[in-house]
Amino acid sequence: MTKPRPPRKTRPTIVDVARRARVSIGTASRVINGYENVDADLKARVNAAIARLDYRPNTSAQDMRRGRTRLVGIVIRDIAVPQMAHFVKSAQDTLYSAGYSVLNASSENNVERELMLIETLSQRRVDGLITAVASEHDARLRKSLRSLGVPVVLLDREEPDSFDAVLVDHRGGTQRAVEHLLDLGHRRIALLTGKADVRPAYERVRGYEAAYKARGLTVDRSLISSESFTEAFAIGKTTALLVAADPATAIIAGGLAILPGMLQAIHTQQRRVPEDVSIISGSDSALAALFTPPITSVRWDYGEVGAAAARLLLERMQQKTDLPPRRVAFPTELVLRGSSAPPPSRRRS
Amino acid sequence: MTKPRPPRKTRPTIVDVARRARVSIGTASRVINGYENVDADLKARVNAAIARLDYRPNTSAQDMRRGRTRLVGIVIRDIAVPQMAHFVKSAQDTLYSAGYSVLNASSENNVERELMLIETLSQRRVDGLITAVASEHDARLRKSLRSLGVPVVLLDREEPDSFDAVLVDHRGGTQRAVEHLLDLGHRRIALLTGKADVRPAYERVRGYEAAYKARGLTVDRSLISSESFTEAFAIGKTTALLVAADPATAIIAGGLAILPGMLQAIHTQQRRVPEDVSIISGSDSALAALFTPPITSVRWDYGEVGAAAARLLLERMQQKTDLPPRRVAFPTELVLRGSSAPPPSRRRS
DNA sequence: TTGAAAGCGCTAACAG
DNA sequence: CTGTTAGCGCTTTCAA
Repeated sequence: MTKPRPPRKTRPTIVDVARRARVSIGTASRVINGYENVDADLKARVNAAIARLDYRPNTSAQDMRRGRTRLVGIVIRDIAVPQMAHFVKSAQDTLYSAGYSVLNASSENNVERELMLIETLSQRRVDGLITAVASEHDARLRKSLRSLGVPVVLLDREEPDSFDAVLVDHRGGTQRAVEHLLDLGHRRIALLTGKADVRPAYERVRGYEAAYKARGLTVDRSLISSESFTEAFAIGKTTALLVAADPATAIIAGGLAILPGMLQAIHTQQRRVPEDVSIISGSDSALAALFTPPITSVRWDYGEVGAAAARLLLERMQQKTDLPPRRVAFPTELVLRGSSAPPPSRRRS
Repeated sequence: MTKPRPPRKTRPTIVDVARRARVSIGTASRVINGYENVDADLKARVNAAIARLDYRPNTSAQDMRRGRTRLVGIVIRDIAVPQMAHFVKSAQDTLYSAGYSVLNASSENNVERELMLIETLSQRRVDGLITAVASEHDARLRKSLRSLGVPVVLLDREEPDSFDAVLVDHRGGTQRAVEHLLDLGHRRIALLTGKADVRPAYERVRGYEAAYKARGLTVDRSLISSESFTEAFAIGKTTALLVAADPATAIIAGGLAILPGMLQAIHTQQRRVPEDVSIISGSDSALAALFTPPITSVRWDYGEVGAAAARLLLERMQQKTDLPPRRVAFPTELVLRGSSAPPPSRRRS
């Protein structure tokens, strides 16, 4: 015989609050938004009503009225890559602190998919976007970003049209890595990285070439594989490099997912690091640091990069300054660890 | 002398589309939403207008009218933990395919912060939430989730009140791990895991105890540290265990961030795995698989768990069935690798 | 099949 | 200081 109280189907609105507090909705709105010029008594009544009803303003409605959403999109290749997750987390925290919520999605390095994601974000009227576009050269992508009509910050991408960007010095890092290997006596140094339509890939290639030039040596382009950032590619290519007639004596993992694939292939082929082959990772990670032997790596601070991207975006969103695009560069450092040593030939001598 | 065309301040609305197509906004709306009963000519005109204006429906407005947002929140401890990122990615993909967007945030295992995040999600009127609550016993958290008024799916958490949940069999996995170590001859097996207010922690403790019981041995509770999931804790505790008068001969890493910390401490203390100390990880990862030696681990499929959580949520959101809460359980398997071996004492004998 | 019009929940003038 | 009201952009009756 319990009296079935009618289930609250819809959540309370500002009208409910106003009615309960016996004030106009205007007054209720003022209290909700913390205006000062409200009579103490009325304010108290409104607050009581809010508490009683467990009222929460409907952001969609506020957004519509105010013409902004305080929503930011983050679109990257794959959030499951630890370093990416790091970046996202840091950017997210910064944005949350500023009152923004974050919508994120993985583009899988697929232009079509990324276009769809941007389309969705566009419909959701995000106030800004942080993205590592899948390709720097895709006209549709560029147009899509432009037509968003909101600030965009690129992660490690160059754009002729120029949005703001945060850029990591992969070139310098790779150059130092290669010079280090050359100095150890390596002459067959392979570089595995992604397709050249994206900055981290082509910058690593440039760094590689710069190192050879700096040492007065000529590059053997056949040792550079600028093809893909996937683990599968890393496994296949590494295997090929190891079993070749003239095997590579050192390999550089030029991408986040390259290292795991490379290590797996080396393990399968039963090669020892660094006795049989030296290794340098183009990005640091827990895996690189804790592996046995620890892996010499190009390092930078993902968290800082994420926070910087978020700050750039916040500044654009807040002051609608039509300043020229800004780019924040992040240096890299080569952390020497046990995975890089003289090549086998040198050892014998 | 360029004629300064007035910059398009606001994006085109359905009114612009209707006007340009010379139809009513009702008709425009019907075309946009793919209704069949629209004259072919009008439909063509509307579509032309849409293309011309680069129109995209404003989701906020649609949401408000329809009373739903197609927004889902995902709140977990820390998206930067690789396994968590995996989970999120998989859940995200499933939700996107169903037309939902995902808002995610890291709670840092902090109840206050999580309450704030839920508050934000509540204001944004998410249609559902997936979360690994920071504590199962916190009344405010429970109330907060309940008052959201939308379906909630818990990740590896039990709730008396009962939401839907996806649950990993940490207990069974840990039990098998401990039995494996006992069978190898270990008698000083330490378990490092989080505080007992969260399922993965207390289930691991139960699994540990079950193993001892199964082997007819009594548990030394001083070897169980159910305190924290942080890396810092792992480093400190592992160090203590290694330098103790009666050191542990095996340690189980009962948490995602525990393993990295543990390995670091072992490295610092210059112990060898498994010669000086055996190790088992309570969750598999690239680090565990590629470490030298590879680390014996409790394994399950994060991707499947994420997809399952998303599916549970989708079902609840779509059919508003008042079915009893469902729980989807995921088995774990113990992957034997090189980090677990007989204890030093046994070796000498 | 189409158009007109009433809101969804909220903010921001504008009067008073 | 407070109440009234006109929309924000869209969907969905309700008539025609």
